Formats: sequence, C-alpha cells, structure tokens
Amino acid sequence: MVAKSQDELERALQDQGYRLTPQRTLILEVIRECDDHVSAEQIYARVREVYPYVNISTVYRTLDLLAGLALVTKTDLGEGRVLYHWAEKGNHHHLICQKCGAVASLDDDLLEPLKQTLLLKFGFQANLDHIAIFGHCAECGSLSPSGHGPH
Amino acid sequence: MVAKSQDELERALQDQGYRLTPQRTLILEVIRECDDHVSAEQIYARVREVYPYVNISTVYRTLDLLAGLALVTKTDLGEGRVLYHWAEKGNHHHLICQKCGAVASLDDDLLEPLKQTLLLKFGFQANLDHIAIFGHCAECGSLSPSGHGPH
DNA sequence: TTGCGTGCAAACGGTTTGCAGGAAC
DNA sequence: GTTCCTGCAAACCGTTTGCACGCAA
Repeated sequence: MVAKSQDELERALQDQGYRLTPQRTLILEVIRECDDHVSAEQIYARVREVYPYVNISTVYRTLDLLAGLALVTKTDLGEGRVLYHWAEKGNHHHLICQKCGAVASLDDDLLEPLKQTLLLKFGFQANLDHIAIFGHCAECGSLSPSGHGPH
Repeated sequence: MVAKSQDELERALQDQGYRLTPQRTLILEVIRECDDHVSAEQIYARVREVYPYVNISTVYRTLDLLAGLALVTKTDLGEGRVLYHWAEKGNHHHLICQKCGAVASLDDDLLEPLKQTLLLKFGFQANLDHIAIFGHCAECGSLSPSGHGPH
C-alpha cells in the first residue's frame, strides 16, 4: 500500500464531509508519527506540546472518527486502556512477557494457520489485526519452572 | 483433575494461612456454581441474594486472592470489565462476533499448534488459558462483505 | 449563515484504597 | 489478644456526555 501524505489525508477527510480543524490536523499528524501503539493520553500530551488548548475529549472523539474511517486501529491489550495505532503501518502482534514485561513482535503469517482453521471449522472470520499473547519469554520461562503461589 | 469439594477448598485456604469468613465461603461457593464467566458485579449480586451485607470491595479482594491461588482465572475480553472463571473447569476460549455479539467456545487443542510454534521459534511459553478472538461469525460474515465507513 | 466540532465540566463504570471497627484464630 | 478481613466512603482512572460557544465551510 502507498503511504498517504498528510495533505492527502486531510483532503480525504474533507471529501467525506468532515471539517478540517487544527485539532484534527495535529492529532492526525501525531498519531502518524508514532511508530508504536499509543494511548489517547500519550497523543494528548504530544498534541499539547504544540498546541496546549486541546482537550482530551477532542482527542477521543477524533480517534473514534479515525477508527471509523479505518485510518487507525484500536487495540485493547487488557491493561485498562485502549491503544491506538496508525493503520497503514500494517498488522503486527505482540508477545508480552508477564514477568519482565518485554514485548516482542510477531509476524502476521504465524497466525495464518489459526485463522484458516477457524474459518474452515466454524466459518468464523477472525479479525487478528492486533493480537496480544501473554506468557513468559525465553529468559523468564527458563528461570522459574514452577507455577502459582500466594502473591 | 479431581474436583475439590467446598470443604476441601475451605481447608486449603486455611492451611495456607487465610482466614475463613462467611464472605469468602459464599463467594467461593457462588463462583464454583457458575458455569460461565462472570463479572465481579454478577458474583456480588448472587452473594447478596443470600447474605446482603457483603461489600463489592470484598468481592474484588476475594477474587484477587483466589486468582493468586490459581483457583480462579481472570479474563479481560476488552469490554471494560474483567470476567472471572473457576479454574478447575478448564481452559477454553472464545470466538466473539463483533457484529451480533455471539460468543462461541473454542477447544484448547486448536491453539496448540500456535503454542508450539511460539515455543519453538521464540522460546516463548504462551499462556493461552483464556483467549478471546474477535471477528465475524459465519452468519454475520456472509452478510456483509464490505468494510468500514463513517458511523 | 449553518451546523459541525470544540472546550469545559461533570458524570460515568469498573476497580482500588485508607481507615477504623469487628471477627477469626 | 493479635492480626487479618471487612464495610464504608471516597478516590481513582480512562472514557463518555451534555451543553453552549465558536469556527470551518
């Protein structure tokens, strides 16, 4: 896919009947710059560095708008907040170590077999745009073979 | 695995130095009866039917305790609240339709290949006790092939 | 000039916490 | 008698909402 320029994106928004405001321009810009997944709060902070009069609710509303247009994807990693990610950067997945917190990336095609299985067996079209898999990484896994205990 | 009786469980708690209170007994009982995943709020409601003087924070504290002892598992399906499940009932997974909300169960061994792959390729011990996979079920998937639009 | 988008503030819902009193051991 | 556990109330945190104003079109 060809990465769109900021101008193109802004025009696209307008073409679909949405107004172009400085807030939207900024939020759009910030989230496109982020290589990683970011929370609404992080985007808010970044935007405010440039233009301090933006409100957090505007950030949420804009992110919802962009998600509706499939320009950003929302990911809930089950940590009590939602992360956002510029959709053009493509799908990727996470291996998250529950011990040391390390996050590794995981290629799309490793999930392909599972996706196929679900489709064949259940006719279920899995949306694996963003998946988080928790567990223990190589280092932490080898250290503690044991299981649970009182915390 | 052999299912433990209520008595055994209560003794086990005491053996580990935890006190046995009516609240804990009740919460333990309620969550064991639930075949499904339940929220703290649901457990709270059930407990209060029997003993109305229980507080929601006690429910949370007890659930945390039981989760620490690996007697219950916590599952975050990304719906803004955590679901609890009696651990002895075994692992199972969910196929959740993002359109109609239907939830289907998924057997453990369908995820086994993925688990193996992760272990071999990355040495990553995936904890797939409870996994939620979002997407479109057979019915909803066949109805709308199209994608996103402004909402 | 129209009405969409914004800032503000307040509300929300699930969850956590500090504290003092009470119950289990 | 100690210590853990509980109820209460308030705080928390991410997110949403109602409203009136202001700016993009």
